[in-house]
Amino acid sequence: MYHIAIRRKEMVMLNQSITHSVVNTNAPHAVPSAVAPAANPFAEITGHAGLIASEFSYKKDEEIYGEDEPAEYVYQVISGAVRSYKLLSDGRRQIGAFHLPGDVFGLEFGSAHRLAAEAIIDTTVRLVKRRSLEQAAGTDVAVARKLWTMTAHDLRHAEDHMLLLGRKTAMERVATFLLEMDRRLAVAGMMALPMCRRDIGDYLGLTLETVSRALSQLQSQGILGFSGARQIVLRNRQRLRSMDA
Amino acid sequence: MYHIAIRRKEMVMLNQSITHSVVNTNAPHAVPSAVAPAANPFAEITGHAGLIASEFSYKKDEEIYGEDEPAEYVYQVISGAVRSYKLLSDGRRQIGAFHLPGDVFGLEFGSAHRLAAEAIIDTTVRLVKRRSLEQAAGTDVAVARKLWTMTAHDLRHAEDHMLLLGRKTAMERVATFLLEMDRRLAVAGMMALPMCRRDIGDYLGLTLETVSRALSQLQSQGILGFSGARQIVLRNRQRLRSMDA
DNA sequence: CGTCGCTTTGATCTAAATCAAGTTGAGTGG
DNA sequence: CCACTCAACTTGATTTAGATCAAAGCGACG
Repeated sequence: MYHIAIRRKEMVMLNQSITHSVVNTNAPHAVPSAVAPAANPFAEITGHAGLIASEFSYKKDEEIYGEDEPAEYVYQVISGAVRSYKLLSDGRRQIGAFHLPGDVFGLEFGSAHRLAAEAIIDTTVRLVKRRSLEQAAGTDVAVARKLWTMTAHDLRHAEDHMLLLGRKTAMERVATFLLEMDRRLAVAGMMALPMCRRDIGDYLGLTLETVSRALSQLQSQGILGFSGARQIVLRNRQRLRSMDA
Repeated sequence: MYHIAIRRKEMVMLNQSITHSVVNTNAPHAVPSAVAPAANPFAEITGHAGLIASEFSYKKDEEIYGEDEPAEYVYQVISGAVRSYKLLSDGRRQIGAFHLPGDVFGLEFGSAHRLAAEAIIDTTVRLVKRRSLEQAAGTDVAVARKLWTMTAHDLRHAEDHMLLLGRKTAMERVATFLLEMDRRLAVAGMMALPMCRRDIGDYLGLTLETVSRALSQLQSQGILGFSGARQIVLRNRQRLRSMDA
């Protein structure tokens, strides 16, 4: 399983090296470095330590790295969306987090990735070598602190998500999800979900049918509206919050 | 809710300051500092930074700190056991972790505790001021790295636990729990669980009845034996591992 | 404009929750 | 030292939230 995953990844990387060009930081893209440092962890780190960042693109559903694969890089989403997940041997999947533009993912303390990562849609990432980050952290306390910050942020999310997965009802989970996505990707009061119903279900510990039914019910209650299955506008955040347990 | 929690804690602390003595590190107690530094995070940190550590004791079911309470201290279990948990407004509880002798808990990146903590049984902890740790991390990269390590360790556990809560069956959850406790607290092939069935249920996202039924079934299959409800001996770890999904 | 993957909706099933007694055993007081 | 008590635990009966199975819609794309 482990070795197969590695081999598959190497082939993918090879293929990509041919079909995509690797370019320097600050290409004309989303999340420009003009953004305040506090909001852009990579800029903050590279600014401090002068690290080299590259860009890379993945097609929809393409694996970025596998579970237990050596963690060679740390990534930041420039555009697109990524899912991080674990699998059981029979294929059951738990998505631990969705990564949206600006988010850093793939940062590990140990030598291997604890979750696999895949592009949900066509996605471009910025990446830096883990080793160079570690090195910078060894001399620069600000970098070391930033690494801790990022891991602590992931831990906070995981702690909230354990409560959701262990104790919330289906409707409460969906309400929590909608409020999270609203906060993270709403533009002009509307959100364009990059992920399908199955991804949402695997994030919330539900089936895709249960997610669909909950969304339909919220629509019939006038709490949200659709323009196409993945374009959602929240019409009553307050009522949604009251359903979030 | 927030203010009530704080006030309650202050009263508890006050009460304890009177009834328990606060002493220096290296009192004649469990987890001696003779242990290798790598296995004793506190010794490692205090050794580097010369921090002051104190001891403190809590009675069974006593609150150590509340959710959202300012995180003034970081703790290490000397003896006893602690549960960290979140509550929903209607009382549903998700235990995120059990802390056993040697474990560090209560370390936060932000200013407040994300989970509450209670002693499961009479418990003694070692504690250091968070502020002094932060200060040490600001000048000593080794301390900064250690803080990151500890948070990363908690994150790894939370990631594994999300998979359990989102996707494992009741029997798989109980099998995972038994193997975790076997690894962490088995002595002479036997484990003495400090927590009740309800705690186990709230850790695994199950009811206490479901936990009890799973344990009974494992006993009837000869995979484990009881001497009293909380003394368990695993008779067939291999079969248990095969049930862990 | 046809196709195929995604989504919705309906019918049925089931794992685990809930409700409900008993049973056990650790700790207490006589 | 024994018996009493009460919380913890086990076990059984029933219910139910969500899963599973099944079949239409729909909508984006070639």
